[in-house]
Amino acid sequence: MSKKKVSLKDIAEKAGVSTALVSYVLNGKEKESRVGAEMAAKIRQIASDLSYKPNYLAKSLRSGKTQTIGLIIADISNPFFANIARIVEDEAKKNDYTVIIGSSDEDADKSWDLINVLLNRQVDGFIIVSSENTEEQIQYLNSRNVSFVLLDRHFPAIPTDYVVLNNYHASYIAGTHLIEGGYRNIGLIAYRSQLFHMQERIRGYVESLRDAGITFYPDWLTEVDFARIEPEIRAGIDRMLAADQPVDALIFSTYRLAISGLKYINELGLTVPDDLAIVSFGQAEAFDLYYCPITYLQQPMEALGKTAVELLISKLKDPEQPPRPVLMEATLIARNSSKVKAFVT
Amino acid sequence: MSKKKVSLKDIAEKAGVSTALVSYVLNGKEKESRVGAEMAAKIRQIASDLSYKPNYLAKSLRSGKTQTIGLIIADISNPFFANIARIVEDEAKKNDYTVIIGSSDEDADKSWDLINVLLNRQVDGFIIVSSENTEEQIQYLNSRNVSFVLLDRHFPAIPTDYVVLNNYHASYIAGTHLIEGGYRNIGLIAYRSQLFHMQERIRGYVESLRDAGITFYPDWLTEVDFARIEPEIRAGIDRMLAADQPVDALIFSTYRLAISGLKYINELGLTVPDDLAIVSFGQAEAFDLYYCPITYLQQPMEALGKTAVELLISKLKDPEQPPRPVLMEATLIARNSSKVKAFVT
DNA sequence: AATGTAAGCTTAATCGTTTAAATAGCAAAT
DNA sequence: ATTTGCTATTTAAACGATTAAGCTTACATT
Repeated sequence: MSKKKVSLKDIAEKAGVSTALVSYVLNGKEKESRVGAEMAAKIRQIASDLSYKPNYLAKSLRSGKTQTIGLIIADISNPFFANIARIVEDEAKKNDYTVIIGSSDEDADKSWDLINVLLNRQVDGFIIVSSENTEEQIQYLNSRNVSFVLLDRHFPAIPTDYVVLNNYHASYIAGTHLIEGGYRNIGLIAYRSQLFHMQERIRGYVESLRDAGITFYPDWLTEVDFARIEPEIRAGIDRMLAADQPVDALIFSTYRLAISGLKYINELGLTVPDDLAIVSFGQAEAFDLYYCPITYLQQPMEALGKTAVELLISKLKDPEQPPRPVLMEATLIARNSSKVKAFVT
Repeated sequence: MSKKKVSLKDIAEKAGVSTALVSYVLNGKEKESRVGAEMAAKIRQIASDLSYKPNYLAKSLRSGKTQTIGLIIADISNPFFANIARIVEDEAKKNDYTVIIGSSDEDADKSWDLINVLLNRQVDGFIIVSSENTEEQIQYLNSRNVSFVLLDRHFPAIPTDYVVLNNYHASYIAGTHLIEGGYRNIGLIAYRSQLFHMQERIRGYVESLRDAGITFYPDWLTEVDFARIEPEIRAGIDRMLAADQPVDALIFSTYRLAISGLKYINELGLTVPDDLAIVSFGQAEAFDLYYCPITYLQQPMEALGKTAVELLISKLKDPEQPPRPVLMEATLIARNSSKVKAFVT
């Protein structure tokens, strides 16, 4: 690739000393290793003349540390994860870590693959947005004493470090907000998933209804398969609207679902919020640009990403410390899509 | 990190042979190296029993190849780049390469940093979305014989491999499309940048006007600073609307600019396309969801990303081959935001 | 019996670092 | 004259792999 790589040896030869000395100097260990002042200066000079760049492979092989974090997310082309990835990247760089990102597509097999590839590449630790049915992967990492932090999702049965949203509460807030706006028949569109965060989003919604004394009709809940979003959302919305108690408001439990759902609602010629009020998880430019700005649950993205990196780095420094779980709160940003219901008089 | 790493040595000891033999077998070189059949089987068995995973650091140090590509983009949290990143990731994985992504924020210094960090980590090559004033970085890579492919943007003065859009033509198509729709006073919002792709977008627009016999008024062109998008777009749109020849149509030269611009157009209470027709580069969910779906220039994302990876890998195999430039065409997706002008009768 | 040769393994160098331990040189103390 | 104590530097092993070259056998050929 490059014409000639400059190594410690080249510097050592030019200075007429051993590579050890060069290593000491360039690592700022001249004091501890009692390197002569003028020799240190000479070495430094030569290093800069040759514009020496240390080979991280060799460093890492020797030290057992690569200063690399593996970040496993569902899909980098999803704005939510792209946002998180950027924050993680920046925070990692501040701490002299490099990030390798892998997209699992919510698929347990792909997730295994990624973990193995990254382990072979000797990443120091992981930040993982877990997919369904990946508990054994987490257990495996635990059993091998690999450091990792779960992000956005976690498994309540497995004690780990994690940084996630208080999904129950966020969903509860969304439901309550709509109820206070005068909506009574509120639907939820979620993923069909055993993942805890999704279950919590459903639970929060259901309990918000119950606490308001509203009977929950099963028709109001649509669970959509990851792989068949479009058709299942259409079917779900059709069903919700045709129910005995047709919905007058809809909560989308993720940004992707909201985008798909809104497209269909447009097609149907429904007006937001008069025909259907909307609240969604996640934030997106599309929400701002929609003819009726969408009310959404704002997640503390910066804090989520930063905290994940912090926890991981702290774990890498001291792998024996007990797992630290972190729960963060969402903020409801109220817009016109959920404005107080205009009753027909 | 892990309890105990399994190395070639461990397998060798367990099998009572040298590490060389193990290496030969596990790399499928048993034939060339005349390894005994039963011994090969035994070694393979032990390797799988211990679930041996090769250490890529050691491999790479020895071979001088890391099977790693550095991808430098402006910002992973920008959907355009996130999309590209995903395609590059997948295509690279197919070829047993891992990608390390870095965001330069369109900043030459950050770009230098990234290049150095990634070079130190011994990436085999780069795919780069160049920022302004980074010609010297490209020259540097060339002078060091580092393999790379430029993506989305290139420097016409420097012969390199690159994969970019035919920006001139795309912009020309956009202008022509509006003109054919009956719009005469067409504005363009672009970045204030010397980057060739941006200059080409401006040139295509200007020439589409000229070829249609329309006089171009400088007030119709707004160039916006990367760092001050919001205020400059607002000022620009104000100026365009207040010009002697107020614009009746607007071309946005990137997705980001379109999002910002549309927000302001909403604020102003203007109606698309009656008050202002719109065509934008890039694609986005927001464009579909807008009350009046936005006409856009669709870029061949898959082809762009895939080709970049292909060119790079081919270059890595044979670094001596001459640079291959690739130009791709955009497709105009016509929607309501640019529908044939309704003349007031 | 001497020689050739092929099969089956081992040895050892190498990639570029780090770092504990050894050594050399010299001055001061015994 | 020997020991002690410094300072300044070297030696060499180690990290985990790859691979050219060398070494034993056993067996076939002359």
